[in-house]
Amino acid sequence: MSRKASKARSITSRDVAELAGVSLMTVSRTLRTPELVSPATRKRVESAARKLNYVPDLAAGSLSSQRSGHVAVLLPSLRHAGFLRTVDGLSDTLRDNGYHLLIGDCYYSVDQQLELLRMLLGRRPEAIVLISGLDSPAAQDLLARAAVPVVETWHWPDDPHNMVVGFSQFDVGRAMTDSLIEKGHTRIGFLGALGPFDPNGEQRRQGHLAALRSAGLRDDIQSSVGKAPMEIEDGVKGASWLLEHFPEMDALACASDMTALGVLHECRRRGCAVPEQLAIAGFGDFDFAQYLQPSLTSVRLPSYRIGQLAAQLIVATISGEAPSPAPHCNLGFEIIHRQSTGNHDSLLSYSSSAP
Amino acid sequence: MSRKASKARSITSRDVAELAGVSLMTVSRTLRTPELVSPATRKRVESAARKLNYVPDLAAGSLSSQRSGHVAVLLPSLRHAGFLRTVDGLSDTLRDNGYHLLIGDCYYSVDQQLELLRMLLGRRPEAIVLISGLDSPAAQDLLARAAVPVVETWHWPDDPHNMVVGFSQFDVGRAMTDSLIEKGHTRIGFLGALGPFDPNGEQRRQGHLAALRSAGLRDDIQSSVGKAPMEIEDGVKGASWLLEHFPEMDALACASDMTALGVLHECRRRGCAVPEQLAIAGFGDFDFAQYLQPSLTSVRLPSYRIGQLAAQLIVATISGEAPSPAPHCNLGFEIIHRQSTGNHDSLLSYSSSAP
DNA sequence: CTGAAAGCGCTTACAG
DNA sequence: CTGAAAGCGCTTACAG
Repeated sequence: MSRKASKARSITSRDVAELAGVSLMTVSRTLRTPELVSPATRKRVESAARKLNYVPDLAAGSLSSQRSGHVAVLLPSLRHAGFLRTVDGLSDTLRDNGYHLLIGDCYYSVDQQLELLRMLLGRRPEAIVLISGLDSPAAQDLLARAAVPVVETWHWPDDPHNMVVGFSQFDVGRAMTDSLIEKGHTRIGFLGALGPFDPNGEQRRQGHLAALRSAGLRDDIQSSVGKAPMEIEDGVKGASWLLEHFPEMDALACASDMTALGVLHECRRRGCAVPEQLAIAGFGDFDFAQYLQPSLTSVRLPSYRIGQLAAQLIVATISGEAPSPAPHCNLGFEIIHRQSTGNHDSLLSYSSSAP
Repeated sequence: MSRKASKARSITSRDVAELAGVSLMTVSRTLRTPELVSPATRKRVESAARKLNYVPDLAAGSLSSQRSGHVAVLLPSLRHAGFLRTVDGLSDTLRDNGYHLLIGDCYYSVDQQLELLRMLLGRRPEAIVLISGLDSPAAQDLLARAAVPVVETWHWPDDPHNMVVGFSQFDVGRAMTDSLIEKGHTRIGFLGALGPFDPNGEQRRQGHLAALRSAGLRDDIQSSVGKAPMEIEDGVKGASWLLEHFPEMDALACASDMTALGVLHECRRRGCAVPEQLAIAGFGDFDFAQYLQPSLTSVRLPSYRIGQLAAQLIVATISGEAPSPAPHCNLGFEIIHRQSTGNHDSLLSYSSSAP
C-alpha cells in the first residue's frame, strides 16, 4: 500500500491483458503490429484497451526498445517568428514519420543552453537539431561524445559538426549592405546586439562591415544598445542614440524587423523622413513587415523549409538510408526591397548558393 | 565507417560505477543525494561521471521512481504571442522547481488535440495545463480518467474540470464593445473566425453581441472570412468585405491585433480614415500594437502571469500543500485605448473580477 | 556510509 | 498466431 496513497496507479498493459484474457505481449503486439494478431484476439484486446482508456507508458516503451521516438531541437528563443516556423517544419515532418519533437528554449543564454542540452540528452533523442549552433566548448564537447546525429541550422559553419541545413549569416549582412550601397548610400549604420550572445547577429555585422570596407566606406556607425533578442524598444533607443551621434547617417541595417519597427517609430517621432533622409532595412521578413507604413525592406529566410529538410535528413539517417537531400544544404535567402529603402513596389532580389 | 553499426551504446550508471569502483546505487545516490555519500566516494564518482560524460537516462529514472518530472501544456497554437508568454511563465516557474515542460501544439485542430493529449499522457506528466480547454468529448473523457491534476487557462469555464487560472473571454468581448458604445458608436462590427474551432473567439463574439443587444443596437455587422488563427491577410479580406457590405459601419472589434493590422492596412488603401470614419480595436496587445500608425487600441491579457500562477498551483498540488493561490483565479484584463479608437494618449481602463 | 535484491512497464528475441 | 523469459537503466526500500 506504500505508493498507492499519493497517486492513482495508471492502467498498464497487464490490466488490459487480464481484461482481454491474453498475455502481456499479445497486448503489445496488438498495439504495435496488429496484422500479426488474429482478428478475434485483436478485437478483444482493442475493446479492453478502449474500455480501460489505456494509454501506453512511452517511457517504459522507449527503455525496452532502446528507441525514444523523439528528436530534440535546441533554439535561442521561441520569441522569434522565424525559429518558430522552423519548429513547425520540423514538427510537421517528424510527426508524419512517427517522431515527437522535444523543444529546448535557451533564452539566448549560454548557461541555459548547456543545461538544456544535458537534459535533452537525458531523454535519449534519436537526433538533435541545433538552431544556430552551440555557444560553449562544454556544450560542444557534450554533444560530440553523445554519438547522436546532429543537424545544424540557420547558419553555415566552416567546420560543421555533422549535417547542416542553413544559409550564411555573413552573406546576408554583406548582401543587405551591398544593396544599400548600390542605392547610393555612403553613411550606413548597423543596429544589432553587440557581443557574443548572438553569434548569428555578429556574423551579419561582420558581413556588413566587409561590404563597407570593400566599398571604401566608413564603418563606424553602430550602437551597442540592447541585447539579443532585440525588441522594438531596443530599436527606439538605438535609433535615438544613433541619430544623436551620427546625424549624417543615411541608411541603417537592423538586427531584426522588431528593431526596425522601433527605428521607424523613432524616426516618425523626430520627423526624420524614411526613406528620404534615412533608409531602413530589417531582418526576418516578419508577418507585419509589408503592412507597415512605410512598408519595410527585409530579408526573407527559408524558415519552414529549413525545418522540413532537417527533419527529412534525420528520418533518412535514422533509417539508415542515404540522406535524402545532401547532408549540407545552403538554402540561401531573399532580400525584399520595399518602401523603407525607397522602392515603390516590392521587388525581389534573390541569393542562394547550392553546395 | 558510417555510424558504428547501428548505434553506439550510451554510457550508463554501471559504467560509472565500474570506473569509480563502487556499486550502482552509490552512483545514483551521489547524483541525487550527495550529502548521504562520503566526500571521498563522492569525489571518485563525480570524477568518473565527468570523465565518461555520463548523462543519466531520464526515462529509466522516471520509470523506476514513478515520477516523470514533467508537466505538459496543450495549446491551440504556438504562433500566438500571448500563448507563448504563458508558456514562458510556466517554463520559468516549473524549471525553478525542477520540472520540465512538454509542449503540445494543436494547430487549432480538434483531431490534433486528441492525438497530442494521448501522446502527452503517454509520457505520464505530473500535471497538465490546458491553454483554453478541450474541444472534444473524447479528449475530455480521456483526461477525466487520467487522474492527473489539470489547470485550465485563458478562459473561465462554468464547469471547471479542476483548477483554473484565467479570465472571461465573454467579458472581454462585452467590455470592448461597451467601450465603443460609450464613445458614441452605433454601427459596430465584429471580425473574427466564426464556427467551433476557436471557442475563445466565439465567447468574445457572444460578449460583443450581448453588449449590442443590451444597448439596443444592431448586431448584424460581421464577416465569416478566415479561420483561427486569424492572420493579417484575414483582416485585409475581412475589412474589404465588411466595408463593401456595410459602408455605414463606424467601429470594428477584431479577433486579434494581427487581424486589426490587416484592417488598418485595408482602410489606408481605401482612404477610409481611422478613427474618424472607422474606429478599430484589436485583441492581445501584441508588441507592435502601440507602434503602429495610428496606434492600436487593444486588450492586454496577463499572459505571463497566467503561466506563472498555473505553475505555482501545480507545484503546490504535487507536493501536497494547499494550493498556494486559490485554485480558481480570475485574473481579469485591461483595455488599452489608443489612437485607433480616437484617444490621443493611451488611457488605461481596468477590469478584473476576483473570485 | 554502502550494497544486493526487487521492480517500474514495456519490448525483443525466441519457442511452441 | 500466441506466450514465458530476460532485460532496458534506473530507484526504492531494506540490510548491514
